[in-house]
Amino acid sequence: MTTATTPAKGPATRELILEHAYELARVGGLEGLSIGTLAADVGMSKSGVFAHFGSREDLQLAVLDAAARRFMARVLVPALSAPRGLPRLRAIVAQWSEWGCEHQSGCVLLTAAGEYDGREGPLHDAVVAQQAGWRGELEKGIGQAIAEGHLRADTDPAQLAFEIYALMLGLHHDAGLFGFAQASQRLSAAFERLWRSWQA
Amino acid sequence: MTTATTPAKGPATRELILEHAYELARVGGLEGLSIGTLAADVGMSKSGVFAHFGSREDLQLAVLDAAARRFMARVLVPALSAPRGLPRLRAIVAQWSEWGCEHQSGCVLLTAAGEYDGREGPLHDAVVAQQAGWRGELEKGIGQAIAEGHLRADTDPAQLAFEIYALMLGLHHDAGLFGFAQASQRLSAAFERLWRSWQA
DNA sequence: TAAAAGAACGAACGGTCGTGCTATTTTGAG
DNA sequence: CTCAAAATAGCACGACCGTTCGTTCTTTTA
Repeated sequence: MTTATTPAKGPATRELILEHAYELARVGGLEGLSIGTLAADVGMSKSGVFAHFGSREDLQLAVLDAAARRFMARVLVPALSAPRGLPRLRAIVAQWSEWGCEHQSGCVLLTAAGEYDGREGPLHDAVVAQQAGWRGELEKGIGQAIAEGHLRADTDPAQLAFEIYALMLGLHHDAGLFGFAQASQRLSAAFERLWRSWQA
Repeated sequence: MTTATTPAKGPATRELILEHAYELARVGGLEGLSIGTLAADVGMSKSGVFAHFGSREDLQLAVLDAAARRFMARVLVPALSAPRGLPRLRAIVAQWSEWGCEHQSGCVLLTAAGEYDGREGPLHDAVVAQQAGWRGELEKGIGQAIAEGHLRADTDPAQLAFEIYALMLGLHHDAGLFGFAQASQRLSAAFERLWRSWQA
């Protein structure tokens, strides 16, 4: 081969590191993520891990990005196969709830929102951008449900998105403290009431 | 006086330290609270601060307890002057929302819930106990509102408490990321809808 | 096959962490 | 004013932090 350009091993181990880092960050948050612990978890030297990211902050940003990509792939993409409008909106919520179940209240994105909402810097900006993006997707889905006539015409997408998001926060909060089963049950009851009160 | 026992200075400075620690924990969380930084903030030596609490963990527990006491004094106590039933419930929510405003999304109790919901140990237990206690107060208020005939008789106190709590989580979340003004507006809109759908 | 590039390692740096010890200062009671 | 006790300071420790650097080993390229 003249210019085969074999896949290169670097990016592969970088991805492996990110996978471990993601799991560690789920428990201890991005702020609790340390390079030494991560290296031990992957089975590499500290410097070997460090070399893949120029700094700890870049590592955290990479983990945040990985988490966001996972979330979108796990929640939004599957829901897109549901017919647009309320069915898709309910699918989003269902997938989102399952995501919460799988993660047993240890969601990197949510934890990060709490960790960086008061400070400033690249991580804060990244978190805000991620959250705003997801909120936008939510509002888009709501808008479609309004257009399809599934929700009342005077529905405020931003308002409903806020309430949906709040319920999911409630799920994560209660699941972490009092157990997932109870929280999940209350979540679905709340959603049924929510849909009914906005339905056309 | 035979046994005057002058107030002693120790507890006073301990309280002073706790006050500073509380402010620091609001920004960086209980996990981000370090004795060195705290000592510098108070204007004491590390060991001087350390002596008031046997360990860092005890310091964190003390801060958590102080936060809980502040919360109760700021939110629950003022609301108790409102007539029992729905008015008192609404007063609780109003005070709680003001508490959120004053703290600009930096609430020690909420941050702690996120920090320790996955782990175990004394701090986890303390957080769970605190959260369960407050949830209980909330349910008690709801129960009274039902008894007074202000809320529908088939209202599930735990369910409504969950939804109220979720909305407050939404407030803190959005206030921290997108600004308090917007979040507060959405919160009150959500509450109006919530009361209406449970009202007798 | 020789040279260049990539990837991981190991050791070390300056700092900060929590936590013990021992002085020293401050305080309040007799 | 005295003196014991309480309160604080000072210092040192081991551990871990993120980061840098030089080296080694493997892989690709010329």
